[in-house]
Amino acid sequence: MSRILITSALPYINGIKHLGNLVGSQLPADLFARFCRARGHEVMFICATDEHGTPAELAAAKTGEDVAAYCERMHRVQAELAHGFRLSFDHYGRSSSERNKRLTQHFAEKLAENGFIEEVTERQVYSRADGRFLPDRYIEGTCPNCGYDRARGDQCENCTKQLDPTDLIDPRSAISGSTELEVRETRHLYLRQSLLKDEIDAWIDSQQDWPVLTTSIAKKWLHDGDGLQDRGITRDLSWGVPVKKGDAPWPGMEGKVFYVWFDAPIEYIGATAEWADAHGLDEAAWRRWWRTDEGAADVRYVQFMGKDNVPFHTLSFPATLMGSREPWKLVDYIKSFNYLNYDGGQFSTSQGRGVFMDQALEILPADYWRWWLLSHAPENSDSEFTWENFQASVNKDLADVLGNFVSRVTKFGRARFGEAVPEGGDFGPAEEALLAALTPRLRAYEAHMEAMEIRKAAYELRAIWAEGNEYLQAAAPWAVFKTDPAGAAAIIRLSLNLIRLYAVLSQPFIPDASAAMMESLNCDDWRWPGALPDALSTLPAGHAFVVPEVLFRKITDDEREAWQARFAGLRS
RNA sequence: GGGCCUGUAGCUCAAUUGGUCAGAGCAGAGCGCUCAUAACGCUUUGGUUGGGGGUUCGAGUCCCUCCGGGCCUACCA
Repeated sequence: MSRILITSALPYINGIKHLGNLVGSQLPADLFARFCRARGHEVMFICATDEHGTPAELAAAKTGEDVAAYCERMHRVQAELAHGFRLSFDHYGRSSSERNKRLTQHFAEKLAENGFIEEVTERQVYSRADGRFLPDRYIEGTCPNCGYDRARGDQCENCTKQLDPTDLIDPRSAISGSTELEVRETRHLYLRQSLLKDEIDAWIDSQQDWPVLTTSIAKKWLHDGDGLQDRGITRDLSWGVPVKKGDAPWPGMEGKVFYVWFDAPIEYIGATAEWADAHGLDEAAWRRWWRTDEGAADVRYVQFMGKDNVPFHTLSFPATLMGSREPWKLVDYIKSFNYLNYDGGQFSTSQGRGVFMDQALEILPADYWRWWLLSHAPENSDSEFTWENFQASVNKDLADVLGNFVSRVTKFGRARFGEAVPEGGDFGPAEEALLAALTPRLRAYEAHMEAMEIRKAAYELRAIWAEGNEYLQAAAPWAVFKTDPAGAAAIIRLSLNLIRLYAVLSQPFIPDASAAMMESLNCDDWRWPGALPDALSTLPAGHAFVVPEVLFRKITDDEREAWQARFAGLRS
């Protein structure tokens, strides 16, 4: 047994996430966490809402709420949806927590003590009408290059030219449209990542078998151009972690907050501390996960995220931890994902294109989504959601292969022997063939799960389900029963045990269906299988069971067409 | 512009990382079964591995080039 720390990239507080966001971090992290727990490891699975920054302030302003109230409300919404998808976080924290404030200020103090903070005076655009400094992309104007009149201050979307906000002709605030803009001087803290470039580079080089996606992005940032650039870690906003040097004021930084990308990853630690607080535990309880001098030396730390998050997790956050010169636990493995597209295009929050987490749960149970998303996870390249594929996969895999197997076994058993595991009979060649086929598949499934090869694991699991149907066909208890009832009893006894095995193995992918299978078997033995003959004799003769409700009803063509139309765009 | 990823049967994806593997699932076709959610099982039809060139005894697997798809490029998070 080992100790495994798992974090999922933090979903931003601004609105409900779509299926692409879900499959890019939280869902695969949950799969891995569930698998590790099932194998008997001690797991700490952490996630949180990322609550600071300009978009949160603007979203709150739009609904007329105070930003703190808005975040609290949206945190609840997201936590509820996470629960709906059965995401098994040990703690779902908030980056606005007191814990995170203190940790963020602590890291800033340590970084400053060690010479990794520099104060820089820069010039930024200030909007008098909005009463705030504007990030580059919140300034719009006419592109000096192509004349496009809605170019953003960081880049023109029309001609893709990189811009500086002061390049724009007739610049205006993208928030209010106001043209009362002026350039003001403001002072900010920079994280001197460049000083840690070689250290980070060596650390990346020392990692084994990271996905190409992860290392190539990190290497690009480390070696491109002048190498790793220093990065501003403060902003002129009111909503965020106040800039302080530990507990002490930071002269010249009054009224400023840390940049969300500085405090968000620190919330991985903060949320673990929040977990301890929520359970009435002491400091040591969370520090043993994060401080290598206090017990975390033997922890394996795995992060899950979409590719857009990779630079921050391979560079900035490690720089923060390393620069503190304190023994904080660094990540051991980064599992990164490409994007999931929606039916020929991208998911779009603004256009309401694609399926969002709340809508998904309205129309189908979580297991349907979990299975499709995980078995089609965008591991090697961007992948695409289509309703045809979704309907076909889910109906075939879940309803026909798995659900129907449970159905045919329990119904036949009940009809011939009553609702108890039947006794008698001997095993023969069909059973030997089943075990011979199942054992290597089980080991392959375990290996793929350990390696976080998600699609491969899903296909192996499906093959394991299919073995049940092949076995039934070969053993044919309905035929055997006519001449040898005891022989048929043995087949059904084994098949009922097979259902239990499937419940255990499938639980990381489809937890609700697994629970339903176990409940119908009147069983609570979730032990992961060792030797199959043992695992398949867990339910003894005489053990009561019931025929469960249909595990997975099929998606009809009418439903598919209706959903296709409903989610094509313009969310109501 | 620069960098990275990707293009394998109608669809979704595999190929121990140059060596009998060009494969699986779905879809299609045929047969079988009747316990079951018109479900299941068996057999089977599909590919000059995007095009072209090269290295090699041998290339989806390496190199060059062309074509297509995607991502990143540091003040959105």
